[in-house]
Amino acid sequence: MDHSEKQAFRDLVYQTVVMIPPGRATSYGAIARAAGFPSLSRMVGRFMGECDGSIPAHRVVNSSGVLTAAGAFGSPGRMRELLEAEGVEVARNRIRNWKKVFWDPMQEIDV
DNA sequence: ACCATGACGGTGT
DNA sequence: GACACCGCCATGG
Repeated sequence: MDHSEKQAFRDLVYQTVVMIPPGRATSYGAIARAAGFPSLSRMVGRFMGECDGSIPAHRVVNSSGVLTAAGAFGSPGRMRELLEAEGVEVARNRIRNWKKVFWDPMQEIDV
């Protein structure tokens, strides 16, 4: 994977994240798959860590609905606040009704 | 080149 | 759902 290819992947990732509707959330893996690189879920997480807050990174969690990035939003509990402010319920660091809240990029991309 | 480290994921128990 | 394992792959020491 060369530089331009990686840049293209990053762009697709960001484009996908800004599409996530408020009150919904998706996973690192789902984003990687939608971008065409199913094995790069870890990279999606890395990109989120590098992003500037202009994108709704709090709507990205792991495949089980756990807020694995909770410690990366400045104050502990910040990610949870952002989600609950949109109506997403969080219990023990995990999104409740994950299957309902989950938003699959693949169902929105192709169109 | 070797090794450890993750905002990860799938499978089995 | 919780836990343990193993596979994955870019990064940094």
